[in-house]
Amino acid sequence: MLSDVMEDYLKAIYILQERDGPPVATSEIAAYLDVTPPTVTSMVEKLDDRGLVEREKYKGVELTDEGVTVALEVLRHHRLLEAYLTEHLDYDWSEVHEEADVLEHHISEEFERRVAEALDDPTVDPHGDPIPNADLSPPEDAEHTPLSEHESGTTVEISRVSDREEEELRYLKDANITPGTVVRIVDVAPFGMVTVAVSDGGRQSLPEEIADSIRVKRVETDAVSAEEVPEA
Amino acid sequence: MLSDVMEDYLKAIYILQERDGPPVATSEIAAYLDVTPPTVTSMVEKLDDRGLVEREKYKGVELTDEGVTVALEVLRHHRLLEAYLTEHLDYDWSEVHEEADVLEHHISEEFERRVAEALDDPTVDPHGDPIPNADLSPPEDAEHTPLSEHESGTTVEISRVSDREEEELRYLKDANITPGTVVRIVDVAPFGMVTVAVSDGGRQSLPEEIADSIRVKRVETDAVSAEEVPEA
DNA sequence: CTTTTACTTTAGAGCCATCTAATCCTGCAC
DNA sequence: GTGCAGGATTAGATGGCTCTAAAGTAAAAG
Repeated sequence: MLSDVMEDYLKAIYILQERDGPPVATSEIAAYLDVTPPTVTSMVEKLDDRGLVEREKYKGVELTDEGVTVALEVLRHHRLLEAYLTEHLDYDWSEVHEEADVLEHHISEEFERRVAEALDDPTVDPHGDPIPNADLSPPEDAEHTPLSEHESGTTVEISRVSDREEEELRYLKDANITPGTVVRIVDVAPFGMVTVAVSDGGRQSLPEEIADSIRVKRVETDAVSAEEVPEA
Repeated sequence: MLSDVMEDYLKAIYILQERDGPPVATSEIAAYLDVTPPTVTSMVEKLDDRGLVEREKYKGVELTDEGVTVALEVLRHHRLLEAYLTEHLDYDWSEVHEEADVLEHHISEEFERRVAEALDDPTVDPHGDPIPNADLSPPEDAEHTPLSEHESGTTVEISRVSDREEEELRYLKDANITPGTVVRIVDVAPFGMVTVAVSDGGRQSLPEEIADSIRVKRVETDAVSAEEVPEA
């Protein structure tokens, strides 16, 4: 009943409203989906008519419960696919996003079920993003905070790395910045750039936009991590 | 570049032209794809403009080499998917068609490659249909002839069972009429209905349309098959 | 050879998602 | 409180795929 495109809008609005809170502005959606603002206006009108978003003219939109449900369904498809491609078809972490972005709209419920079964009902995808469960109740995001919000000297474990740009992901993977890795924040520059020391001794500087999209969990500094993450 | 819909037309034309030979009539395509004839006319005009079919007004169309290549690509996707779903995701023979019909348009070349690898480059799908190989050279169809063209008394092995209707396939599967099964033709009615005896002793009557879509290979009648396929 | 019938095509319209250009809010700066 | 800049919306057009209704063609039947 809903077109692929509508599903894309709902997913985008969900992600944006999770990141910055509602209401989500027309221009934000336009930038995220790479379309022009008038296109977004006419689309959100339609979504409003269908009861999937609550729209206030000139202000922005917010998903209704029904809209959230659709977004979570799409997100579940997306993240299950990413996990499946990685685990069973030998895809790399950094390659799965585009494939999943297309397929998420075209798999049946049956397919979803069987993929989830083959993976033994996973709870996170390869980027560390939580997979909504089958009943589509909103997942809570635990204590994962953006890397950019932490101070110099803190030791953190990477929990999620946003999955939008294949190039970026490949770079991060080479730098060993992947979910599960423990890093120490060496420096936070005035313009937001974060420099971290990885356990293999390497250092990486990440511009603010990237550091913003990496979510981490603070780690108690103890002997082990102190050894794993040397000062130099 | 080509839309899903165009791919569907090319696939349909390929299948129809393989079955009945070119040229393929507007109305045949319309029936196969369940659209109206005027829709087909405007679509084949477009395909002609793009050099994918050769069209003669009021006569019908025939695929160009380029059109054949596209059709084979889609068919390869379709049949690889059917095989993969059956082998790795525990789908049943009769369920895979619809899923593959959608996904065939949305998988990347990378995905195709990895699926083929996971299956160890199969040559036939679960219905017995040949899978075009990666270089998209036209597959030759061997000596498989429609069940409906054989005479009463002949013993044949089922090689291909067309995969269009899930209902029908489930029925045939229950009757044990699947690729690889050996059956004896007991009777051919004047209106084309074929009755066969299956190795488990059961009999099945199949209307002409169905018998037409089942391809078989003649089997030399020897002691073993005579025992497997009793007269009664 | 003409008529009829079956099929094909043309004509015209609608819906979807998108665009550009033009107009219209809203809220901050003064 | 007024003006202005940035952002949002309206207006109008396009290309893709589909439909119904009407007109045209070809080939079989007489």
